[in-house]
Amino acid sequence: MEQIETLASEQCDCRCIHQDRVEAARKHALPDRENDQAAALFKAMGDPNRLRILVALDHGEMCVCDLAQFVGVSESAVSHQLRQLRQLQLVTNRREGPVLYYRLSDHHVSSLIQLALEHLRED
Amino acid sequence: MEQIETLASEQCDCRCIHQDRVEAARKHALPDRENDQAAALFKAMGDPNRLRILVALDHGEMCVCDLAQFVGVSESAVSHQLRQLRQLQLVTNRREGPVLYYRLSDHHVSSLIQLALEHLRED
DNA sequence: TAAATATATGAACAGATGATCATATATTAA
DNA sequence: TTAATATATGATCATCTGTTCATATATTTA
Repeated sequence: MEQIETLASEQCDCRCIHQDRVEAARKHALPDRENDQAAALFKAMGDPNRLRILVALDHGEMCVCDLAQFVGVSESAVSHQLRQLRQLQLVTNRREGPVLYYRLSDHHVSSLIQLALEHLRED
Repeated sequence: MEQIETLASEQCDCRCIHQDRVEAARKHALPDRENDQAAALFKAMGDPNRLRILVALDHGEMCVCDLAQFVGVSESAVSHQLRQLRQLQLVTNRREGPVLYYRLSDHHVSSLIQLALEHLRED
């Protein structure tokens, strides 16, 4: 019978103190895909200018040009950021003639921002 | 009388469509400091391995060695990450002899993770 | 004290990120 | 169709990030 070892067990050099805790953590861990998606979401909200954009959109639709002036960077920079936010489904847009109006995709973004502020204001 | 212009108005080249929306956004915007702190919080949660650490700690205390094995990186890497998380008050530790047991600082971290998952699982 | 263990820290480096500039596309108006 | 406007995209580049390796510090045990 060939011996099949998981990468995890190979990595263990037995210096670890609480093997039981490691296994418990493995049991409760998010699937890699979900973990990485969640990380990508937080990461998207983790840039000061992108967060400014999201907070602004939380109060109403704005177009690229508006956002560029508000944030204080080029329209190109805003457009690049909005693409990221679009790909992660944090914002959507609606076209009205040549203008694209952006808004938040769902209520979770506001809630995440609110929670973060509560954390900051706590202590 | 000398003319004093704010940086914001200087930046405006009057291509912007909705001056009113920009001003409304300015009115509702977070103070820079708070915005940047919130962004730093999200950013800290925005790395896959740091998020794995936080999710793991959400289920109980673990030491550096445990976390290193769980995440699959060196203990040094984990220690560097924990320092970041400590500085942002996301985790704290408790010493028991030579071992430092890390845990989440408060309930907001769990809530943030939960909300993020809801967002992902929604559509 | 000396050795062993657990963690922290600093240097170094590959890879990622966010901005700008130049350019392309899309829509409207002339 | 042409010009003007609004946005998107690609290239480029300085800066930031996350990891490892080597080393330092702290605690316990011998």
